[in-house]
Amino acid sequence: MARPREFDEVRAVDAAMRAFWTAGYEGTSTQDLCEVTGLGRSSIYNTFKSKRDLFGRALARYMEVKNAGLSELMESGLPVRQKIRTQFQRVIDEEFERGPEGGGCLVVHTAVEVAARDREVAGDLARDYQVRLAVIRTAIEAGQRDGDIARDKDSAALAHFVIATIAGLRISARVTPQRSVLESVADAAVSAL
Amino acid sequence: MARPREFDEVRAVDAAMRAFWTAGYEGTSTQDLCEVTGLGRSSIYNTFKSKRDLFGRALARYMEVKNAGLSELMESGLPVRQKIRTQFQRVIDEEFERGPEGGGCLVVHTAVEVAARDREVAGDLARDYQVRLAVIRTAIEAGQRDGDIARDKDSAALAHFVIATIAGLRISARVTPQRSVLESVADAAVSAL
DNA sequence: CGAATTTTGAACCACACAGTCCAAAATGAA
DNA sequence: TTCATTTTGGACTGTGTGGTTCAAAATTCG
Repeated sequence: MARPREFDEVRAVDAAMRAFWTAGYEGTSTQDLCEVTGLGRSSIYNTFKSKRDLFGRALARYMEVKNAGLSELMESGLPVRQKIRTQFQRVIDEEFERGPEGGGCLVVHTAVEVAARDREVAGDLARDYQVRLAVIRTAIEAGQRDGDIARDKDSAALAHFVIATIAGLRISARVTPQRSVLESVADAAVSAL
Repeated sequence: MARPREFDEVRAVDAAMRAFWTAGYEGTSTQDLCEVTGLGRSSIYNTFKSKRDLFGRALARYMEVKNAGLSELMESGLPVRQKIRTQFQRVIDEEFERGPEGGGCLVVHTAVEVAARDREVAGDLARDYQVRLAVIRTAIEAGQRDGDIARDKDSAALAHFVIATIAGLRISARVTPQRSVLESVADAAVSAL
């Protein structure tokens, strides 16, 4: 055998994820990646093929973590409307966690910055969208069976609407940093279910 | 006097606007700007202080044009719900005009790419948001007087909701390029008014 | 220990970037 | 025609980028 790694690959991806999260793909230099991971360039390029490759791993991890949280909520015992309102609230809280520099969503950032020029990333985003759609749609259909949501409504359309609202909240938060405004938007959206 | 300009400053800003529109601030190089405007570097740096300055001009022009269209629609004689549904439709159509590479919105792109690091731009976006808010809110209040929208609803909250929905449509369009999906989202949103 | 193997850090590379400079061309006024 | 003034194109600069190379250090196994 030979010399073992001095670092944990998962932790490195995690650190890279946070960097891309706050600065986007282009906004994060390889130097930045070295600093946040604490690794040297060689270690990074030995472990990951390229910046692009590391970004892919970081994006996948981001989606994994976020969707785990979403699924956990959507499969909870709460009434549907409350599930969805809670998800909206999580988004709002996350956007305001740190200052206007902080928040943001890697998926949204990637959708506007990278997706148009990179088919593979676009495919990843599309697949991730479908995952979120299915999870939310299932919860909505359960709600329809419970009588919380009208049965004649199209569950898929409502799920798309919920996803679009989340994105809308995130963009609005970048421009209008007032919690109360976003909460009123969330309330209005829930009333459309 | 001396040699006159060979180009029209407004046309140059317009060309720059289109470039930033499709590629964003960082994604548009000064070389790109030379090509789309047809000007040399000297002419650009003589007329505008910097890339950043030209971007500011381009962004302002974008807002001006877009808000003119919005105002015209909101001040038309249509019923409110139809005004808003039409605006949603315009956004959807615009996003699908060219391929997934094409569409996009300079304001959204700017909000996620540069607003977090540039206070002045963030201020411009915030001001623009207020303009759109006022225009939409006024239309909603007119609708309330006409009895098209319940009078006990908060017109400002609904206007914020409309703006967030537009942003949500735009982000969704980047990821899920199916017109029918976005149109169902638009319908769902209108039903919340 | 010593050989095989891997990681690591630092120097290095070519390139693209935003921005500057300057001489030549173009123009209008005198 | 000449002079003052401005525009224009192209060469240039310094910096930061993503990525490569390579020798030295570190480790495990025989």
